[in-house]
Amino acid sequence: MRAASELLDEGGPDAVTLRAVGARAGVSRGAPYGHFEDKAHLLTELAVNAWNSVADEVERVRADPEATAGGRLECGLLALIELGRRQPHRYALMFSTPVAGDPEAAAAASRLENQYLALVADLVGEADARRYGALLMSSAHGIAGLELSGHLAKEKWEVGGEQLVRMLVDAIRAGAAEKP
Amino acid sequence: MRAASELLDEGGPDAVTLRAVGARAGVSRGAPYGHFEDKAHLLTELAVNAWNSVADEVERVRADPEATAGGRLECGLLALIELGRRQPHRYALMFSTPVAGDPEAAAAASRLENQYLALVADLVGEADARRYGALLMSSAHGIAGLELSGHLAKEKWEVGGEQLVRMLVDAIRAGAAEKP
DNA sequence: GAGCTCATGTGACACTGTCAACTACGATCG
DNA sequence: CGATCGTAGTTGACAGTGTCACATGAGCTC
Repeated sequence: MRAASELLDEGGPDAVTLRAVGARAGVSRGAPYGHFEDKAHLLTELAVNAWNSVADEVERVRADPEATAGGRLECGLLALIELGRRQPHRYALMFSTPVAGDPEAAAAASRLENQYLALVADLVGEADARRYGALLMSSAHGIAGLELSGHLAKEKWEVGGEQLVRMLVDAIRAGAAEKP
Repeated sequence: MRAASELLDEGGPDAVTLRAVGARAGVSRGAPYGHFEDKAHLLTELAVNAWNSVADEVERVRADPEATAGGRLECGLLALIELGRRQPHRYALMFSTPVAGDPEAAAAASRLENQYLALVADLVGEADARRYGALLMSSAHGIAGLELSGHLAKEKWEVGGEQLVRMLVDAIRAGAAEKP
């Protein structure tokens, strides 16, 4: 498992061959089949792992009493983007396999989604939390994805991920405050 | 080329095997090597094709004199998301290979980006166009990506892609109008 | 020690991208 | 007209890949 994780970070999903996993773990190529039904299941487990690690990070952010609601939300979103920067392959894996049909993956993803939901509700109230939560998650995922594929060059757009997240949170706060 | 495109839509990038491409085109497996240096180059050409088709669509949207600036922007963003819905594999290909090192892909992507830039400038002015353009493209890409991987279930978030795009454009317009 | 269980090793199968060698055909020139 | 050339296509081979049926072996209980 640790072997597969290392290989993923080094060379991407294609580098996670069963032979390489076995070699890294000190066993031979067919050995992983005792622990994983399938290569897909192995990768899914890595994805679940990634989902949980982000959820842990956001949970930590959420417990910080010093920060404002807006600050916590920013940090939570940046946690996702940071994972995309530091472990791009691992990040890509989270969204590569459709979540449908993988109850484990669905549960892990749902855990993070609920963290974001709570974070957003602190800022805009329960009533609008779902709509704004969906918007923020989408945008954060988009920022991470565009950075990852190189389409967010700073010399072209004059902004980086951090500023985009700040713009987003500011806009959400302004939009929500205007209503009532 | 058409053969590869059909295979991509039917079964994803993994279904685009050189044998299948050849068979679909009525030739044998090695024939594509006369036209493409590499399988990666073949897929890149499909990606460039996709970028251009979205750019064409947005160009058409941009020329519509009936719609408001906000409406045109909405339609332009939805064009990208619609491609993600109708041809998910083709969409994924656009962002799968890093744009660096592929001048053709970079040029095609840049063409679409400039379309969006103009569309945004019509709404918020030249000065802020780049920042807001980056934000909108990121968000649209994120919406498409989350829909594609099944993480944007309507029963959970109570919104779909269309509403998210509308919320975004509204927020941008409000944010830009507040400043001066 | 006999017998059982379970993780692991091994050989085989079908498949992939890739390339070098070979063939077939149409255009171009003397 | 025939010879030449270049291009597109075919074919066989090679190194990898995921996958599985089967063999192996260590470690345990009676």
